[in-house]
Amino acid sequence: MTIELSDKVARNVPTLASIAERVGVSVNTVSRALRAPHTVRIELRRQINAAMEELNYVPNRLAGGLSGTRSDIVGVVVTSLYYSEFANIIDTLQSALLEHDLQVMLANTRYNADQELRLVRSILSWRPAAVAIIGVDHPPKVVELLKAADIPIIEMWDTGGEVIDTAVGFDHARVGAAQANHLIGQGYRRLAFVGSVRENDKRAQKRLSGLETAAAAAGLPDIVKHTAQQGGSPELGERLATELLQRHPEIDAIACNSDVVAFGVLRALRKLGRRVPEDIGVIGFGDNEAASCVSPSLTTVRPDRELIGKLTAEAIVARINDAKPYTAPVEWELIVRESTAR
Amino acid sequence: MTIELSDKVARNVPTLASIAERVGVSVNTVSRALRAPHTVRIELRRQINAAMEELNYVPNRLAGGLSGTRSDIVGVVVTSLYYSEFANIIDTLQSALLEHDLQVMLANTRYNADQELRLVRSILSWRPAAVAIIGVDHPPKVVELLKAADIPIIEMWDTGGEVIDTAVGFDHARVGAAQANHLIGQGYRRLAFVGSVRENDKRAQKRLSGLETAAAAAGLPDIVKHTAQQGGSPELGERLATELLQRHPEIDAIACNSDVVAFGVLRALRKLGRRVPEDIGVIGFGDNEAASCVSPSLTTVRPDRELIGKLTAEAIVARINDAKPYTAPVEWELIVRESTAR
DNA sequence: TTGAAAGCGCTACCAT
DNA sequence: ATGGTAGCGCTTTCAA
Repeated sequence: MTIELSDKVARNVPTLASIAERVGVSVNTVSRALRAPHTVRIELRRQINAAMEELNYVPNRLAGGLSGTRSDIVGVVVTSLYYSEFANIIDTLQSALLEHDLQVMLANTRYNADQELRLVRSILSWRPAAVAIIGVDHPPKVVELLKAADIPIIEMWDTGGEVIDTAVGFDHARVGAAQANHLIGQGYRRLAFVGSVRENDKRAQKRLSGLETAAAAAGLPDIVKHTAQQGGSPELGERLATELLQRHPEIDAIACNSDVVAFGVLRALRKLGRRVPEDIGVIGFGDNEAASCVSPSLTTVRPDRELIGKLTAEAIVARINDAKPYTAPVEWELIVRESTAR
Repeated sequence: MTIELSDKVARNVPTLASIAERVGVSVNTVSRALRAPHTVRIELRRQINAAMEELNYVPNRLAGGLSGTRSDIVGVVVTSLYYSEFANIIDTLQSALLEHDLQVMLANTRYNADQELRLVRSILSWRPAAVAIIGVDHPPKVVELLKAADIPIIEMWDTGGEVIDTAVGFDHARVGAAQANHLIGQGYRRLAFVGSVRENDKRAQKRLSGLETAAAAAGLPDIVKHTAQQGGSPELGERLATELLQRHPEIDAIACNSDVVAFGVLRALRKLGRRVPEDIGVIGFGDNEAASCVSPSLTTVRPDRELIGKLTAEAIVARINDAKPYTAPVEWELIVRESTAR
C-alpha cells in the first residue's frame, strides 16, 4: 500500500543567498557569520542576524552535510518502543547528543531481522556521523553495511558477543544466572521461564541460557519453558502462567522475560490461589516503574538505562574524535522485593 | 560542555559515480536504474545492481534531498519519552511512515519551551517533508517557524486550542470533566488533584480545569491541588498523597495526572490505612500497562495512542498530497476498575 | 575582512 | 535507452 507521494513542492524558503542579497554581501560572508562570527565585521554581523531573524532563516543542513564533512545525524536503531523497554535509553541519549548538536534519527525494527536490514540501509543513506544500535547480534549483511559505512558504530544493551566497533551494555547470560541463583538461594527448586520471546530477541535467549546453566550447576531439573512470539503484556503473562501450572503443577518459581509479563503472572497466581512468595516465587526483568507497586511487589533486575544512554552518547563523541573502540560494561542490579522474599 | 567534534573524515564511501565508472555508464543511467528501473536495459540493470551490491552502495539521501524536491524526513517532536507516555505513538507513527519511505527524526523537549524552540529549529534545518509535534500550545516563535516552513504540521495528542495546520487528538478538558463526573457519580464529594505538572504541560492544566469546572457544576467545594514540577513517579505520588491527606483529611477522592503517580498514591493510602475504594477513590490517566495489575486495580482513562500514531501518519501523507488541513478527533475511554468501584 | 569559484552527490531536463 | 549539463544550498580553498 505504498502510495506515491506527490513530487511538487518548490517551497519558498530563505537561503543563505536570500540573506546575502538582502544585506548586500556575498553568500560566503553570511556563511562565515554563522560558523565563524569573529571573522565578520560586527556591524555586518548585526545586519545579517537581523535579516535572518526577519526572514525566519533556518540553515539547510542537507546542503551543509553534503558540502561539509559531517552530517550531524546519529542513527538510532532499537528493537522495540513498546512499554518503555528502551524509551529511557533514547531519552538520555538524545539529550546528551543535543549538547553536541547531533540529531537523532530513529528506527524501530520490532525484532524483525529483515526490517533491521532495511532500516539500517535507510539510516545509512542519510550519511550519519555514527549509528547506535540495540544488541550485538545482527544479520551478516547488516554487519557488513555497518562496517562498510566507516563510521562509529555503538552497540547498546548487550555486550555478550562479537562487537563491531564499540559496545555499551551488559552480559545477559549473567543476568539469567543471577536470577536463577537468587531463586535457588530462596529455596525454590522447580524453575520455569515464561514470557514473550521474539524470534530475533537474542538477549532473552541469553538470559534463558544463563538461567539454565545456573540451574544445571545447582543440580536442579531442567527449566520448563513456556514462551510466545507475541508482544509482552500482562494478559500474555496471565495466560502463559495459567497454562504452565496446569501442565506443570510442581513448578515453584517463575522467571519472567519482562516485568509486564510478570504482572500478569502474579494475577494468574492470585486467581489460582497460589501464594506468592510462599508457594511460588516470581522474578521479572527490567524494573518497570510499577514493579514496586503491584502486590506482592516484584523482584526484578534493573539495568541502568539512563547510564547506557549517557555512555553511548559519550562513546559516539569519543569515537568521532578518533578514540579507540572499546566496550563499556554497565552495571545492573537484582532488586529483591516481596515476590521472592520467603 | 559542548566539545568540538573533529572535522576530518573524508570517508571513502561509494557514490553513484563509482558505480557508473565500474559499469561503464553515465551517472545518470545509474540514477535511473534506481528510481525508474524500467527505463534501463535489463542487462545493464543487472550489472548495475551487481556493482551496487558488491560495493555496498547506499544512496546518499542528503544529496538526493538537496537535489530533489523532498527530503523524506518527518520531524517528530515530543515532550517526553519517559514511562512510555508517547512511546506507543512514536512506535506506530514510525512504522506507518516507513511504508512511505519516510524517516523519523526525533526530538524530545522534556516539557521545556526553550528546548522546544531550539529543537524545532534544528529539525527544520533538515528540511523535513512534514513535522509532527505534541500539543497545540507552543511558544509564538515556534508557531511562526513552523508556519514559515510551509510544510504539513500535524499537532498530536491535544486538539483543545488553536491548530496550526492539522491536528490528531482529543480535548483534555473533557477528559478532566469525565473523571470528575465519574467520581461524583460514585458518591465522592471532596476531590483532590495530585501529580507531576511541568510548567509547560498544558494538557495537564486542561484536564485539571475540566475537573474543576465539572466539580463546580455539581456544587462541590473547590478541588484541592497538590502538584510538583519534578517528573511523575510512584515515589512522587506516595509523597504527594501523604502530604495531601495530612493537610486535608476530608479528601475522599484523588484524581492523578498519570497512572504512575496513582500507583504511588495507592501505596500511600495502604500505608495510611485508608481503604480504596471504600474510604477514598483514586483515578489515573493514561492506562499504563500495569494499571490493571496493581491492587486495587486502577480506574483510569485510556487514550488510543496507537490510533493517534496511525492517524498522524495518514495525515502527513494526505497533507503532503495536498489534502486540506483538518482535525481528527480520537476517542478515549474511561476504564472503571476497583479503585473507584464502590 | 570579504568575495569568487569549485565541488559535495544527486536529480531534472533536454538532447541524442 | 542513454548521456550531457545545470543546478539544489551550502562549505572550502584561494585571491583580493
